[in-house]
Amino acid sequence: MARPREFDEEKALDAAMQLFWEKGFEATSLSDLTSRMGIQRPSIYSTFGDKKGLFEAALRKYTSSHAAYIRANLQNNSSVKEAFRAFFENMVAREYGKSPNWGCFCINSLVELAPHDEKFEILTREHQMYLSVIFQETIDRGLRSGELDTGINAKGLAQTLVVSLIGLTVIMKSRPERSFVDNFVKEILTLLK
Amino acid sequence: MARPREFDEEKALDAAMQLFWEKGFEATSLSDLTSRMGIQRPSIYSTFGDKKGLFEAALRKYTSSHAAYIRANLQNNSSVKEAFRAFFENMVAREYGKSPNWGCFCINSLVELAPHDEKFEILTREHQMYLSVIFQETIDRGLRSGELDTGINAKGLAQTLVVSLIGLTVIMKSRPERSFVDNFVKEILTLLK
DNA sequence: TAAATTAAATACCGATTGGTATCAAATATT
DNA sequence: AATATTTGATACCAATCGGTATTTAATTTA
Repeated sequence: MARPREFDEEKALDAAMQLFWEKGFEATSLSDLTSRMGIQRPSIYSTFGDKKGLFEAALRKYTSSHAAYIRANLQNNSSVKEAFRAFFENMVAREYGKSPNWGCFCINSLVELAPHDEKFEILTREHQMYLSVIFQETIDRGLRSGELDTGINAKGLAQTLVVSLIGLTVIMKSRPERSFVDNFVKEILTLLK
Repeated sequence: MARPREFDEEKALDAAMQLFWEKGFEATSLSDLTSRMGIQRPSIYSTFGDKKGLFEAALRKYTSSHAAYIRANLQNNSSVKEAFRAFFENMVAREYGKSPNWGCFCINSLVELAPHDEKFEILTREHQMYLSVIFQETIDRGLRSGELDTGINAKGLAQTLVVSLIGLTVIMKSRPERSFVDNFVKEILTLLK
């Protein structure tokens, strides 16, 4: 060891994450990054490799905290139906009307990079799979407690809710009329009945 | 009038559309465009204004043909339930497993540009609204014929199906396991019952 | 205190970016 | 045939791109 770091690596990564989240990979330049991260260009390269390495680190940080947030959110409620209702309605309450609405960093990255870069195809796919596992855990809890009908296919329903969440997240980026999201959430929740 | 065009404007625009569809706005360079369109750089600028003008023309061409395709597809079947079932299943049959899967040009543009450019926020939002009108027409047909239950909220269900289509289109770009899309389509179609 | 090691800052690299000025070729009008 | 007009092709522009070489500053170890 010799001279110690003067910048906080986690704080710098957070700043990069925010910027990539807002602008995507291609539209974000190294100059954007250095000014927002508050560090010099060579510090980025020595710490994160290259631009894509920094992007990957930022996306991994996002997905892990995103998954933890969702899991905690769903465990917050003893009723499973109520937990999903609150989850979707809180998400709409939090995101609807935002201008600009940056959406979900992982979905943005999926759309921009998955067809061109297998690493990000896999990374983003696995996040969706992980979310479906979190959803399935919650549905299984409802099956065990007897709250949900035993005829329900837990895995299938969990996957359905993940795809629904993606649709909801994406359409909100276009700031649609309110009925669009309200109707959707209402219809989707009937699948739990 | 003087010297006539040597290139076919529609063919050139088709080539640009394909390229923007695959790579998005930022990642597509003028050099990419000239080589794929088969015309010189000044021809692009004199015909379409600038890069963003060309992108907009390409996107408008896509959305109008996309909407026409979907409308024709749904009118193809006398049974409304069967029409939606065939529509979603054909889409999966057509798109699942494609590698790379470029998804939907309009959704890609929504995700990349809507938060940064109001013109594209509006353009992409209005396409989703237009799709919901096409879906609603079809649902109304089912209500009139008595095939669908009168308790159905046609507009709400149509909007739900549009958001579902978005979710399905996006997740297929990450090439998920087959059950993901099959379960989703199956669950969504129960909303018509 | 001297040597070794690592970080930070400046300055720079060739390549590519979106966009144009210029000019010759081709057609319509007179 | 002469003129006006628009096309297409070449060459070019400043600005920015992602990425590095080099030097100076700071710290640990010996």
